Amino acid sequence: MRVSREQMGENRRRILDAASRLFREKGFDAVSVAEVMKAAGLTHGGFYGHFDSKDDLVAQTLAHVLSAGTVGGADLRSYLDAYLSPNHRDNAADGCPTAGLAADIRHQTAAARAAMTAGFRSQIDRIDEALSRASPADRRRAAIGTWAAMVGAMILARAIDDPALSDEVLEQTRAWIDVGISQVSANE
Amino acid sequence: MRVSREQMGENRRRILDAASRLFREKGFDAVSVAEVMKAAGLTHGGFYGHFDSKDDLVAQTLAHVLSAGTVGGADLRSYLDAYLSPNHRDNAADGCPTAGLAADIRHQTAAARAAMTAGFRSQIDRIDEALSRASPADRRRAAIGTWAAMVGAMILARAIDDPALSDEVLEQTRAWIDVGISQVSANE
DNA sequence: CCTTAAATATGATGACCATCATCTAAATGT
DNA sequence: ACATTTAGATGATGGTCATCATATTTAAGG
Repeated sequence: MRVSREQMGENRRRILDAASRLFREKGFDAVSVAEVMKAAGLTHGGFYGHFDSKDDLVAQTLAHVLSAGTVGGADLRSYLDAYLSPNHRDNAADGCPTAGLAADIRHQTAAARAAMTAGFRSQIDRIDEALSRASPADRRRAAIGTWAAMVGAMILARAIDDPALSDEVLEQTRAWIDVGISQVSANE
Repeated sequence: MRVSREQMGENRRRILDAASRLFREKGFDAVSVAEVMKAAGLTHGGFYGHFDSKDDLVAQTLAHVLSAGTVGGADLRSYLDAYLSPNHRDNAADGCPTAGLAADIRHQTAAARAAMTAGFRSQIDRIDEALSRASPADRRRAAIGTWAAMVGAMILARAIDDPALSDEVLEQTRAWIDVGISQVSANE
């Protein structure tokens, strides 16, 4: 059945949102096109009216989800608390796409890798801005190191099969990042 | 055709080694049982004489590859240099199994998660020992934070589609870790 | 209204994969 | 030598998936 032009645009957004959640939760390969379309409330055959292929969906979903900024204001500390939290660890579908999908990107198309690279750049810039009290060279080093530790800790915490140890990874990494940031921001 | 008992043990080791390399290179799902057996020089049908299922292979491969220690002596600095290097980034098949597979573990069986948890514990202990000059509480925090940053940086460097930026992630993370370790080890 | 083109539904196709039943032949113990 | 055991080879099966051709429905334009 035909559908209005706005309806089609909304259907497209619903597909991207559903794909974004499913990919973060289960990974790119483990999610079928039919599953995405069902979650969007459509049937699988109509998919190819919106996207060229599943690879195209992957790339467009990444661009869509990575364009949404995550570091709110300049309050890096509270962002860190929310990021390295058990709640974030246990809700990958709603969580950071980098933590959920970065490792998978290596096996995806060039367009997907390009989208991830762009998302990485803006994330580093956002953390860099939040470190306003440090010198420029320190800021970039701290921004990259901090982001690497955040993503790594979340991936490890999700892989570990012991709640206490997993919690400890989150807490200790947060404390470790605090030490580094405090040192870099000492010259206020 | 039948094969001697030692030959069978070696075949089993060859399967595990081949699986270990292939899994690190392409991820668990993207590697078929037939592909592993072919890489081991066998045909795919014989696989089920050695393992119960592909899930069993995944768990046993993880236990096999994670039991091999990686931090040589107490020389943490040179381990860091080798780990956060372009060469390691570009050779995932021979590289750290945690960097290559940790993100995938979330979607695997309980046995696989348990193997990864055990590997994580011993890796933290090894880094902890290499930080001999710091106080016990500082050591554990530094070991976990350092390992999270190392794994996160490698995953990000492999996801990024720009060689210069990818190199920078490795270099800046190494410098950032250096700062943290120097501070913790200052009380010598 | 009435036509037409667009958007989605339906179902088919061909490929690939994990798993398993069965077969073959070599190695071990007598 | 011979019987028995067993590692590995071969081929089948059932399920799943991406992709696409065709049918159906209805919004837009006149």
